[in-house]
Amino acid sequence: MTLTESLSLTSNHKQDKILQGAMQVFFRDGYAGTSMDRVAIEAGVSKQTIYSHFHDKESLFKALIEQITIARFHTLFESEELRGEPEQLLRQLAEVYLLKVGEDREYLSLLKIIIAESSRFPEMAKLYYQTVIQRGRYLLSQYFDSHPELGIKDSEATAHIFFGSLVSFVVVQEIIHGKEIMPLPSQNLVDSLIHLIHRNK
Amino acid sequence: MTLTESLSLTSNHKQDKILQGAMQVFFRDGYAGTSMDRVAIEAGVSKQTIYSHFHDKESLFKALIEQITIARFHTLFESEELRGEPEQLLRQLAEVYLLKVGEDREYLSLLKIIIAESSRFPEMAKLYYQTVIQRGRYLLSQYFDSHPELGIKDSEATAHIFFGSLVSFVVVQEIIHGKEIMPLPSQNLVDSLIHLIHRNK
DNA sequence: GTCTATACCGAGATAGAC
DNA sequence: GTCTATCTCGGTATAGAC
Repeated sequence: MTLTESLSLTSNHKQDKILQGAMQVFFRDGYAGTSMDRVAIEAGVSKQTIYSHFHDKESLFKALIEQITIARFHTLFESEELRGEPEQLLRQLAEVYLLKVGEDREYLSLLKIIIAESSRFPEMAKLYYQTVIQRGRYLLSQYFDSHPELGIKDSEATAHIFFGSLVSFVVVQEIIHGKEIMPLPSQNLVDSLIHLIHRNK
Repeated sequence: MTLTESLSLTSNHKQDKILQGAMQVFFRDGYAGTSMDRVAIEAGVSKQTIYSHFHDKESLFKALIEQITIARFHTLFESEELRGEPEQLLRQLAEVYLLKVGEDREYLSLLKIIIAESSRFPEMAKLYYQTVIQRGRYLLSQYFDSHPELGIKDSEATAHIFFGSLVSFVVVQEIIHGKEIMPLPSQNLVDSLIHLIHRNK
């Protein structure tokens, strides 16, 4: 669920417009590079309207990041455990991630700003870690544990390798502009990843 | 080689002081969050001295990132190909990376700011990609190709998995503050990585 | 709550003495 | 080349009318 979808479920119209505008500007220009004037223009409200909803720039930023993180990933908390045959499930998991996330500018921008502002806003980084990374890794490690035929010794570490490879691929290709220099086909990564984990088939 | 070490080999004293100060401030506060006044204070020179060496803030930033990237990683260009028995060499490669990089604030800050400023300075991201990522991946893929007994189908993709797992681990632990919430022992990652790649021993 | 107008400060960049 | 002093603009945040 994107922020827009999440907001349209609520009723506070002006506050939603502010958060929408704030997302555009913060994600484009970073925290320090964002001015409240631009947020006001982007959101289509006056600057004072922002300050009547949020105490200051910092509060606005924190509220925005929290809302996006939770809106997009609270489903992870409620998701069932993973099921299905390993080769097929792992392949689908990797492909969906690379396709969906690699083209999702909102997700990529969130990831980028979490890293960029991890010193100024360590709580935001920790929230992201607990809501997305830790939970995702745990779900996959549970799956590995329930499939001993894969011969995986350390399911948590292997789950990190799985997601870490995917995330770093997307970061390199889409954020560090690797794609524009020498695109590495994502299918090759998926095949090699499945091959490594599912070797003894 | 750190920036300090690299600078001490040259002779231009004031310019070195400026770059040293700029590194401290840019790495701490990001590009937009950095003021030229603070750089001047940190470097121990006046602001006008900075402007006599660098045309503007952007030029200073680009010069700094280029210098660090090239100073630290030009050795990669000249390095021999990797040699040694797979299990031992891969383990050593992973352990050295995790130990050296994980505790190297200058490297971590560089990685962070490359990602953070990848939209504003795509050329810097591309330089990093070509100087560090592409070259590192190529060296390891060469090694894989020279060891067919490992049974690796796609050496480039597997090299990405190897380094991608290590980099994402360091990013999550050290930058996203994962270490402070639930430290995942790096030895577990190394063992699982070697285990996956070197299964058919 | 929402707007226009404004206070006040710190930003990047420059002038001019030495 | 290097410094101190300064210009000008855009930043966050607030005052006060409606």
